Amino acid sequence: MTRNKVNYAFIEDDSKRKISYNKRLKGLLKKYDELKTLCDVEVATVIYGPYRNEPYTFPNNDVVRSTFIKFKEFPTLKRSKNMVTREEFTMQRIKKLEEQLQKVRKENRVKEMTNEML
Amino acid sequence: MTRNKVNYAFIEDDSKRKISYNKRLKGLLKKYDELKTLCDVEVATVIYGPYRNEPYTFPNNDVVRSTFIKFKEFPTLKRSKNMVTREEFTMQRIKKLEEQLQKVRKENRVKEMTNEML
DNA sequence: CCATCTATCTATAATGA
DNA sequence: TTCATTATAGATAGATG
Repeated sequence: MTRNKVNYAFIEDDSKRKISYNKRLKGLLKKYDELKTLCDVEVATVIYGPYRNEPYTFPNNDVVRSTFIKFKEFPTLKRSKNMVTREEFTMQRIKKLEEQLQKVRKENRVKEMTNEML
Repeated sequence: MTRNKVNYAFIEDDSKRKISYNKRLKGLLKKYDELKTLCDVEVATVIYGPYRNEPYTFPNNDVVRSTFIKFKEFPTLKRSKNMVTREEFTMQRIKKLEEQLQKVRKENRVKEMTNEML
């Protein structure tokens, strides 16, 4: 997301992808830490990256384990459906926003080109 | 992180905290989706926020469940220690960087004030 | 409350060492 | 390859509707 616009697709180039992965993982962990600090939420994350067999955990293994045990012990099913729905809703919203953004950008590019031609 | 500098401490004001939480949660999910798309990593997250009893899951309940089963089935212990260490290392690094940044900013402020006085 | 805007801060792709 | 720098895209606090 900088210098050049990011094309949101799999990064084919191995070294570029690895660099991006490491930077973004760091960024993600920072965001997590911020959310935890600012809003006092409990978070557990497991990331299976392409460069190690072991997953990467946040904030650490023990919290992940206990959080997951807690997660598992919930009654489930109806709640489960709600969560998936909410997640899908959010992702759809994000996707829609990105599409709108790209559209606006494209329009602006066309405008600029047209102006240059006049 | 904008308009005003963010003080990285618990946000006391309830409504501000809630607004911030919602915005940042959305941002975090977007970052996840990007990482998944750009680098093809498997991610599972559970967030216990302050506004619902049920945890918020990403990308969805089923993936979280299966990821955690996979996570649990690992041999553990020695690997566990490494992960915590790596996580702590990363967070320390981030903290150090933030401190450096704040220091530089403070220095700049002092410089500006001194210049104004001359 | 929720959506939109925008000024500003932050994250990060590309580059250089 | 990893570390630091820099220029730009992206995220977001506060304001407004």
